[in-house]
Amino acid sequence: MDTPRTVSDEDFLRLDHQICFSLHAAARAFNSVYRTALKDLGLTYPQYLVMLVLWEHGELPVKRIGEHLRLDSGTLSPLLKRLEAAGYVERRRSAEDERSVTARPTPAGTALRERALGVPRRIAAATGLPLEEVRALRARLDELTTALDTAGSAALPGDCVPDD
Amino acid sequence: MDTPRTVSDEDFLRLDHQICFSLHAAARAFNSVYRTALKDLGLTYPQYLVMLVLWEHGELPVKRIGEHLRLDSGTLSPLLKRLEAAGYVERRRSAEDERSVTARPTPAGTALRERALGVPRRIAAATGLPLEEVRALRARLDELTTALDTAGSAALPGDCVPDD
DNA sequence: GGCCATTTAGTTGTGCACAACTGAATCGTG
DNA sequence: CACGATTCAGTTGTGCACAACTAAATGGCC
Repeated sequence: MDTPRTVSDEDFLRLDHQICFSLHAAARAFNSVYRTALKDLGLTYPQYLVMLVLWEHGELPVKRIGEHLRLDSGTLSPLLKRLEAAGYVERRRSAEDERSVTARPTPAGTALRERALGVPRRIAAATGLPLEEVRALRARLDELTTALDTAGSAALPGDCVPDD
Repeated sequence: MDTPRTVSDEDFLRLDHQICFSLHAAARAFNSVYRTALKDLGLTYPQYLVMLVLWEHGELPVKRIGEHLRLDSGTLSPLLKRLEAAGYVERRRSAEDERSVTARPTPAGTALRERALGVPRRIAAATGLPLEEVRALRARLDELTTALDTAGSAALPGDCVPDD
């Protein structure tokens, strides 16, 4: 097969350690900063993401929330129950389609939005990066996610190097 | 009302949704690709990271592994037990310091390394990015992690806005 | 030596992520 | 209409991440 350049598997194993780990570590570091920023609101970071979606769309079926966040019911069902127990979200079976359950913010959930307005600014400050760079990084990460998703759904050709 | 220069909290709330979420999604997408790539080896992604560290260093106390991966004993203790149960790792109390427990690959664990050599190449192919870009992205992520870590330990100034 | 703070693994409890499954509702096709 | 396939939420089980804690060993200090 074509070895584009002679990068040994040994080198790859070391490099790999750095790439994947960097992403892993960055995600956890972000999570940690959000944890402290959201503690006052009584939200975890994934719960905050769900609230962002609901604040924007008002009322959504679980399925739609999952599409926005790329999460399935196995993750969302218990999460939404906790948000309901906290009084921030209402759930009910849809009348038109009894299979579907819709979630929407309660008045308390809507009020929470006001207190959440300051959070993004604090996070942005914590990154120490100008907005432009953050935006560029986001674009790069989205490309990466798309590539990984398609590669994953394409059953991982394995030794097919991406020039085809 | 608001000019492009003064970014409103509303805008931030939307932008934030994209930035933090992009990182979150990218990390999960990576995790998913690793999951399939590592299934044959019987390793999860975090277990693979631990094995990478042990392959490189031979024998390490739990504490040192945690420093390499930024993980604490609450995460590593059960993970190492599972690696031990799988036969890839040996653990034993240090003779010099009875508090410390060291872990090292068993012969089976060392042999596993050969089968793991192909993994990074498959992951790199799945990203669809040239090595240079991956390297640049890694550097950017490491900067970000460092910034987030220091901001976190500095108790989050909160209202210290970068500028605008 | 005796005492106390620190270090180190480990445990417990909570929450997220995901695979695999269940069960009910719905849809499509004959 | 009937019936099989599909869709949807939920449950179960496994594993990771992390906070808060325990328990044992160590080291410093008087």
